[in-house]
Amino acid sequence: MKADATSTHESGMPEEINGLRMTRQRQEVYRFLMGERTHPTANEVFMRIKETLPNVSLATVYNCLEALVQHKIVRQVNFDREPSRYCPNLDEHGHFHDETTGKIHDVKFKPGIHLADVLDLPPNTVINDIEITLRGQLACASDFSR
Amino acid sequence: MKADATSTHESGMPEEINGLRMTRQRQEVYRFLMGERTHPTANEVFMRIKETLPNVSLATVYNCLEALVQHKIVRQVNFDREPSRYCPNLDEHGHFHDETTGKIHDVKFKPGIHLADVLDLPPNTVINDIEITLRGQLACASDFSR
DNA sequence: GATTATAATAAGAACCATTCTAATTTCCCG
DNA sequence: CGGGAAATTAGAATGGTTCTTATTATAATC
Repeated sequence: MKADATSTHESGMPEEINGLRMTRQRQEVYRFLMGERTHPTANEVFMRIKETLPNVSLATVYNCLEALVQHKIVRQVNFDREPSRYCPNLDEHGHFHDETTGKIHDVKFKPGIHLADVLDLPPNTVINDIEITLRGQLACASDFSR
Repeated sequence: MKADATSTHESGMPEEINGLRMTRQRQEVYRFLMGERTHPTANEVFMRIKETLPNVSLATVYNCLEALVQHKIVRQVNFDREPSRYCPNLDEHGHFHDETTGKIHDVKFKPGIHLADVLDLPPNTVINDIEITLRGQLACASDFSR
C-alpha cells in the first residue's frame, strides 16, 4: 500500500525514452534488461529488481514491461505459450531456443537479407511486427560468439 | 462421466495417420481443421464438433489437438500469448495476422527460399521447429488468393 | 511554494487458456 | 469373451497475466 520515496532521477538515465517517462521502476527494469542477454521473464525481472526496490510489485513490473514494449524500447518474445520474455535488442532478429541448454539466442539474418523480402506477401501489405522463433539443438562447440 | 458409444470407423478416414490411431474424436477434430482455413482455437474446435459429438469434452479436444500436433498431422500456431490456433497446412510457411479483419493467412516463402538458408546460424545447428508470425494490415483489395 | 490534476505504483483478487486428476469407457489382442 | 492399455470425460487445479482499488508520486497551475 505504501510506495517508496522514489526520487526518480539520480542516475545517468534520461528522463524520457521514446516519449516514455522513465520512472524509477521503469529505469530499473530497463537497466536490468540491458545488462542481461538471457531474455528474462517478467517474474525473473521482478525477483531481480526487488533487490534494489524491495517494495516493487509484480504488477508494476508487468506495467513497466508493457510500457517499454509499447514505446518500442524493448521487445516481447514469446515461445509457444511459455511465459513472455523480454529483449532489449531492437534490430530485426529472431530467437533460437536451444532445447539442450534451455538458453535463448538472438539470430541475425545473413547480410543484406530482410525477412519481408523473402516472403510471398501481397503488394502494399503493411507489416507492423515480425516474430521468428526456432527450436533445436546447437552443435556442441557453437556459442553464437560474435 | 459417460462416454459416447463411439463406433469409430464408419467414415472414409484411415484408421491411423502417422502412427496415430484415429479415434472418432480425433477424426472429427482433424476433419474440421482440414475443412477450415481460419486457424481455429481449441475452443472453436470444441464448439463446432460438439454439434456432431454432443458429449465431447474440451479436455478431449485439447488431447486430440496435442496428439495431432505431436504426430505432425497439424501445426500449432501461436500469436503472442493469445489462445493457440491450429493449422492443417504442413508446408513450411508463416502466418500473417491481419489486424484490420482479424483474419489469419498462411504466408509462403518466395520460390526457392528456405528460412534456414537466410538465417545466420552456427554450423551444424539442428532446427526442430520454426515459427514465423507477422502482424499488420493487408492492402484493401488483397486477398491472398492463390 | 502550495494546490490540484494526472499518471504511476502496490497489493491482491480475478481471469482464462490450458493441464491435471480420477473415474469411466473403448479398443486391442489373445 | 476377458484383461490390460489407451482414450475420453467432467471438473478441479494451475499459473501467467490482467484487473481493481487505494495510495503515492509527478506535472501543471496558481
